[in-house]
Amino acid sequence: MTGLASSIERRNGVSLWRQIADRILQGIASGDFAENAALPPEVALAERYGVNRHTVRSAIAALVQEGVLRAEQGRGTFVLSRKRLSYPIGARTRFSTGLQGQTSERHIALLSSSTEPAGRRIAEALGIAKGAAVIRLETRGEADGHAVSRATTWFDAKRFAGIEAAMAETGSITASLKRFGINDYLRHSTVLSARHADADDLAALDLQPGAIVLVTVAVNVTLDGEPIQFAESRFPAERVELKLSAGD
Amino acid sequence: MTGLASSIERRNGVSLWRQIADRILQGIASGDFAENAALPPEVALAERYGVNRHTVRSAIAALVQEGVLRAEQGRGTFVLSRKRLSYPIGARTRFSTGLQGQTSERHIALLSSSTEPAGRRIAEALGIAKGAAVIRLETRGEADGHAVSRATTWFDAKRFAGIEAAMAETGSITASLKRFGINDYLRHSTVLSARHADADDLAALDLQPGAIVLVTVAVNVTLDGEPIQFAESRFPAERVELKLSAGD
DNA sequence: GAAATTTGTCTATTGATATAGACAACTATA
DNA sequence: TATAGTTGTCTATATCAATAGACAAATTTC
Repeated sequence: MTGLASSIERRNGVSLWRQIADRILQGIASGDFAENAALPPEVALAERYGVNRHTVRSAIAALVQEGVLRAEQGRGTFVLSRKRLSYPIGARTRFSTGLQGQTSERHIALLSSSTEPAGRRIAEALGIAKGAAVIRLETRGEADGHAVSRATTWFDAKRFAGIEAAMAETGSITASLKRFGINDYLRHSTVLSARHADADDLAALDLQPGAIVLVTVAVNVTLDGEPIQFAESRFPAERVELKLSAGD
Repeated sequence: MTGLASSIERRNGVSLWRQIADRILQGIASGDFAENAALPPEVALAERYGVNRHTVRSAIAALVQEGVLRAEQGRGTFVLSRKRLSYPIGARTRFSTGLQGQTSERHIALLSSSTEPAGRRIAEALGIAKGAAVIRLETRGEADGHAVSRATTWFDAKRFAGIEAAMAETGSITASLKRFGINDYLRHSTVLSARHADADDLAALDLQPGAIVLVTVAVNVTLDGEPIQFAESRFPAERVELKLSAGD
C-alpha cells in the first residue's frame, strides 16, 4: 500500500490491463490518486506503466464498469468516492457491530441452506463425528446495499436444528444463536489466506473476474469453549481490509 | 479452502491456466490432493475443470517450474511436499519464534536500507513530525532457505540511529531493538489486505508473476505505548497462511 | 511381450491481448 | 473563436491463450 516503485510483468497469466486496474485500485487506496479528483490522463498513465494507451483504456473500462471510476469525454477520468471498508477481526467479531459507524445499514442475507454429512475438517472443528449431519448456510454480508462478504458456515444439525429459518428471519448470526440459548460467543481461531475469487464469489460479491478475495476460516465457541460454528468467509480485497486490534 | 464447487471464468484478464494452477494449489492446501501422491491424470483434470488438456498442461508446467509439482513421463504428476507455513499473528508476533517447530532455520535478511523524510502515514503512525528523518529497511524473511516474507519497515531515525547495522548483524528485529534498550514490544494494530505481487515482491519472494500476496500493515509499540516501528509485510499467499490465535 | 495408461511433442485454428497510428468528439481556456 | 487537452472510435498487425487432434515416449500392468 505504500507507493513503492514496481513495474508491470508480462506473460504471467494475468493480463496487463488487469494488473494496471489493480495498480490503480491500490493507488486510490494508498492516496496516490485522490478521491473525487481526476486521474492522470490516459497517455500519462500509459507512459507511467510502460504500456500502450489502449491497454490503459482497457483497465479504466473495467474499473468504470466496476463503479470505481467515471470517464467523461473531453474532461477526464474521475475517482468515485467508495472507501474501503475496514472490517475488524478479533475474539468478539460480529458482522453488524463491526461495521458500525462506517455504514448506515447492514445485514446478512441467506442465499441457501442444506444439510450434509460433515467432512473431516468440519467434524474436527465442531467436535462431532465425521459424517454426522451438519447444516450448511451460504450467506452474503451486505452494507448499504453493497455486498461486502460471502460466507459458508456449518452448524451441528442436531444442536441447531432450524437455524436456517432463524437466519432467514433475523439476518443475524448473533440473533439466531440466541434462539438456541447462546447469548455470547467468542472467535476461537482464525486462519487467513487469499486467492482469486471463484465463479460463485464473483457473482455473489458483484466482482469483476480475476478479483482477489481475502479468506478467513474461523471457529466460534461458547464461553465454555464448546465449538458451535465453523465458517469460511470471503471478502473482496479491493473493497475490504481486515483490521486486527490489540487486546481483542 | 473447503472444496466448494466452483468453476472457471473466461475472458477475465486472468488466463485459464493460471486460474487452474491456483485451484491446484488450493487443492493441495485443502487436502484434496495429497502430498507426495500422484495428481489425477491430465485428461481427468481437464474434464474436472472443463478445459482442454493443453490448458491443464500449461498450469502444471507453471507449478513444476515453481517447484510444487514434479511430472514424470509415463508415471504421472506428483505433489512435492512443501507445506504452507502457518504464520501466527497477534499482539506478540515475532518472526523467529512464530515459526518455531515448523522450520529448523529462520532469519531476516537485510536487503537494503535508507534514510528518508517521513510521509504523512508513517509520521502519524510513529508519532513524529511529517518530513522528519526515518530509517527504511527492506528485508526478506527466510525459513529453511525459502523466502517466506518481504517487508518494508520504518523507524524514527533520531531514536534508532544505526539500527540497520544491528539488523544486518543479528538478522532479527527483536535482537536489534534490544540494543536500543527495548526488551519487549507489542503489536498495536494490524491491517490486512491482499493484492497481486509487484515486480519487487516477485523477485524477492521467488514467485511466478501473477501470484497473490497477503499484506499486513502493522505498528509496534513499547509496553508504554510509544510507537517504535511501522511495517508493511508481504507474504506469498500460496505458501503462507496467517493464523490469529484467541487471546493473543 | 503386449496392452493400457500417462506424460511429451507437434501442427493447426480461433479468439483474446497488446501495440501502433490516425482521427473524431467533447471540454476548458486563452 | 481558436487552440490545447482529453476521451472515444476505428483500422491494422503481432503475439499470447485456448482448443483440437494425432502420435511419440515412457511406465506399469496383465
